[in-house]
Amino acid sequence: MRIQSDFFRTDPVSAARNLIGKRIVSKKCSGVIVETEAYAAKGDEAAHTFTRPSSRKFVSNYGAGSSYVYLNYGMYWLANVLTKGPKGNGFVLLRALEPEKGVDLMRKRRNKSKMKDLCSGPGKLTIAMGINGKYHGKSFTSRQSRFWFEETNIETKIDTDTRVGITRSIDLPWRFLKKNSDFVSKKRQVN
DNA sequence: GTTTGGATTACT
DNA sequence: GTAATCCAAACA
Repeated sequence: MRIQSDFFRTDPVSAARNLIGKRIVSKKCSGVIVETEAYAAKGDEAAHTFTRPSSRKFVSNYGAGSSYVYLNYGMYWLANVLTKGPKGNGFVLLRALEPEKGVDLMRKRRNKSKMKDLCSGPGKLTIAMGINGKYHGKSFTSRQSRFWFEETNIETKIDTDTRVGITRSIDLPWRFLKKNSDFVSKKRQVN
């Protein structure tokens, strides 16, 4: 069952938590989402919307379920999903996947062999899945999407943690991890 | 026109 | 520990 844009008509924290255990799929590859982070469009000093007018413009011009892809540290594409809801708008950063389909292609793209090295970080999973800046602004939830999300029957217990790699709003518990997953970016959990 | 600061990764 | 490498935003 494909996930529709209604799924992202909510605040980013709810969407980030709900996306754990779901599947991201392309024509050739798929993986179970085991790590996400939420970034709020208002009141979150770590979000792009806090410092970038272009990001605030993106939020007002695009709909729930749109991709927000940007180049970080001049090297790595990071993929987010835009969420918009009555409790607030924001982004869900995709941080790690457990590879399922297309593992050989992921290995080739990543130039790594171990399953754990393929999608265990936000910059890694975009390389493995083939997501780059050309996908910025495209929809994850329309019929012709190159990348989309699917429901699963996977049992998902979730750990909560503070977000990784930021310098502001560091105490918000907005990092979500599939409990006991070996495929997350960094082991670390407060809960 | 120049400077600054990153939602990271791989390698030593 | 730190080099790699680009860009939006801020400043001059």
